Amino acid sequence: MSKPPAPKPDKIGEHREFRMSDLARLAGVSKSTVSRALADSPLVNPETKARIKAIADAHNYRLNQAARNFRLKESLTIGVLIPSARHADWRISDPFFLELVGGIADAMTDKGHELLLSRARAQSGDWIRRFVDARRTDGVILLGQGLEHDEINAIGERYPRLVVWGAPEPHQTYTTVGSDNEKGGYVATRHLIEQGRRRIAYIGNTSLPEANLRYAGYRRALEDFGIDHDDRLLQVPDNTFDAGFDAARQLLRSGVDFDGLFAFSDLYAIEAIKAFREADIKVPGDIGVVGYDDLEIASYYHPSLTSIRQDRQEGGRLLVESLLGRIAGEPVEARLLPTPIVIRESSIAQPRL
Amino acid sequence: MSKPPAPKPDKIGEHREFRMSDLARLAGVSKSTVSRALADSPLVNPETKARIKAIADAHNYRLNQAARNFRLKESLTIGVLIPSARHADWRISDPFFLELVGGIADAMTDKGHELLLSRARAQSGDWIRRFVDARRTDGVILLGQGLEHDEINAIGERYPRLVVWGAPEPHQTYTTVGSDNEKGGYVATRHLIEQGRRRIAYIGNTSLPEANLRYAGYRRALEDFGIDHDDRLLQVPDNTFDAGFDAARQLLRSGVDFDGLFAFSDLYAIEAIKAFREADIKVPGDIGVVGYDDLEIASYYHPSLTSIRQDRQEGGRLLVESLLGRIAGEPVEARLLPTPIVIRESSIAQPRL
DNA sequence: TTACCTATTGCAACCGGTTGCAATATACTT
DNA sequence: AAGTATATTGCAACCGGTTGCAATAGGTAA
Repeated sequence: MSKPPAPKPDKIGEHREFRMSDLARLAGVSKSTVSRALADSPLVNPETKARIKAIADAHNYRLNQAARNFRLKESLTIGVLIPSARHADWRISDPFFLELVGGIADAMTDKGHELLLSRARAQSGDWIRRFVDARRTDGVILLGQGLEHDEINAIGERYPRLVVWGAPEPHQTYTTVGSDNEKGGYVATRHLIEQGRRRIAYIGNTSLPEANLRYAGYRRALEDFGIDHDDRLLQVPDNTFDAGFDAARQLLRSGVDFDGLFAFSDLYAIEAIKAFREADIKVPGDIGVVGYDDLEIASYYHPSLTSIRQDRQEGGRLLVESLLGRIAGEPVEARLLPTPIVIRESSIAQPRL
Repeated sequence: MSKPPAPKPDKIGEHREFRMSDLARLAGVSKSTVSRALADSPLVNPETKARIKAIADAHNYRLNQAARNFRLKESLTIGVLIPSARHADWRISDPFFLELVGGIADAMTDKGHELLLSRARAQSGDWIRRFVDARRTDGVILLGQGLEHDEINAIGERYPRLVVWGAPEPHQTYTTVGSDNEKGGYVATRHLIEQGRRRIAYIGNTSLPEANLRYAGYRRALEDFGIDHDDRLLQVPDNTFDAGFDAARQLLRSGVDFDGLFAFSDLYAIEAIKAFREADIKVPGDIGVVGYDDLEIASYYHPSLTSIRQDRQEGGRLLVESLLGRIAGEPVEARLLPTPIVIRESSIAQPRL
């Protein structure tokens, strides 16, 4: 007969676990009954149930989640993957994602799930695949479509428990949740136009779906107001540490004239404003700036930053709900946040005198 | 004879799992040998091992973590608890904690652990206790000592796998990691003094250990430079949404004269500066401000914010290492970050003319 | 040749819950 | 009173790995 794996001395004196079978013995019933009682099964006599629960409480019993998860093939845990947005892998991603994680965490708590957070060191589909295959979570929320849509699509094909924060894509095999980027871009640009700006630059990586949609909205607004588009006003930031800062400097260096800037994110906007300041360009005096995300911290920024709000609480809620829906068998969707587009009033981007 | 729980149709067509026993059958060996081979046990013949691994690869086998965790009573997962710093429970905590989570995540990845994130809705020891008792994680990192030290101490007493970000406390039963708050407070204050400030206010909740130590450093600096202390210059923020903002306004309203401000955190500093701006007080012209944390985003803030750096990468690394150490049986410690105190050069707090 | 040692592999128990089905007791029907 | 339906409870298999010990094969020493 084999012995248990090890006496488990557990160097830092941990008390012996109080198991369900102990509880059953104390209550004078079988494990089955205890299990059912704790799960509030209607099968067990109300009095028995109450007695068992009382004893469980008295002995501070907690069921062993690992055992439950194993048996039920369910972890009540959802993985959240944050790609490292920039090449410098030690650096925190855009604060927006961190704030979104907060929203997801709250939504998850409401649904009785835990949140397993994973950050990529190197961006790659392999990372996602590996995570998915480990089956430690009931599903995965991926924050951002940074990498190839095709790659995510391939994963979504064989692993349906995947929801992505981002923009709709043709033939997507995964559900997306995100703001209405095209409309957001439109509203942002229109705002600048209404403030009297006519030469409006855009900073954003148009090869990313979200940035591209915002750019499309930007183009549409220009068109609607009969403003000619100038290719030189599009600045695609490279993937460096100071991407927004560098992009703004390049715009300035290029010599192209502009009096407005729509930035892909508040982070870019804030970095760009720093570049403008260093070049002695006044914001909003010389250049009106509109960002995207409405970061918490941005509300304290000066000059206060006009922005397109992406509601993190609502976004988190929708991500979690969509994922649980997918797990329950609902079809793939492309969801847009109900009312994500709001322009905060601010002193920025006032019409020039 | 009982049947397996359910045919498990799994609404969204999931492929049948490929188990270790399948792999064993394919390789013509027993489960034991496969298990040992995959774990690189020296017990198995190198050729057998190689063959098994090849077959595992070919079939894309991943072992069932839930089963492993259950058997080994080990989850390779560490819980990170973020108390909601402010009363408004839907609101994200201080960005510093989120950035610290990033550092922890990186350190954890290096150590082969996953990160289970949990946010408090309501702050209470019960929340921590419940989390700890669920035994879903191998240990817990608590970010912040917000609640009573005694309460955490009681938990640390019976659950040693606990490490806390914060300040040393007398008779602590848990390991702490944090910056050298006293020294940080000293250096921050000295910096203001060296810039010619003499009436320096402090915003911070001195009933919290960290804030209190920074205050102690502040007092020591004043003393060292022979500056009289004035109780009215200490402003304890209440626990509201705009705590730093409100605190600064109260300072202004109180009519007490001051030309410098040392804020407990960059967040407070930024909020305070907003209050100053609204009152038409120039920073750094009229009031020099120094914050704490050196938030990423603060480096783009204008006027750029002098701050005491708390290294998030190093902090995360130390937290994770300390926790793994505790799990391995090392004693309780109070660790300070090796070189956390740096003052960023900035244009703020220049001596007044 | 026989005893003994080493290298490698397999057997089967075990981790702690959950649940299908059988068993028993009680209540209700005719 | 016999038969049937209902309410409770227990039995035992099962989830998919890990590991102590037994078993076997091949090699070496005496």
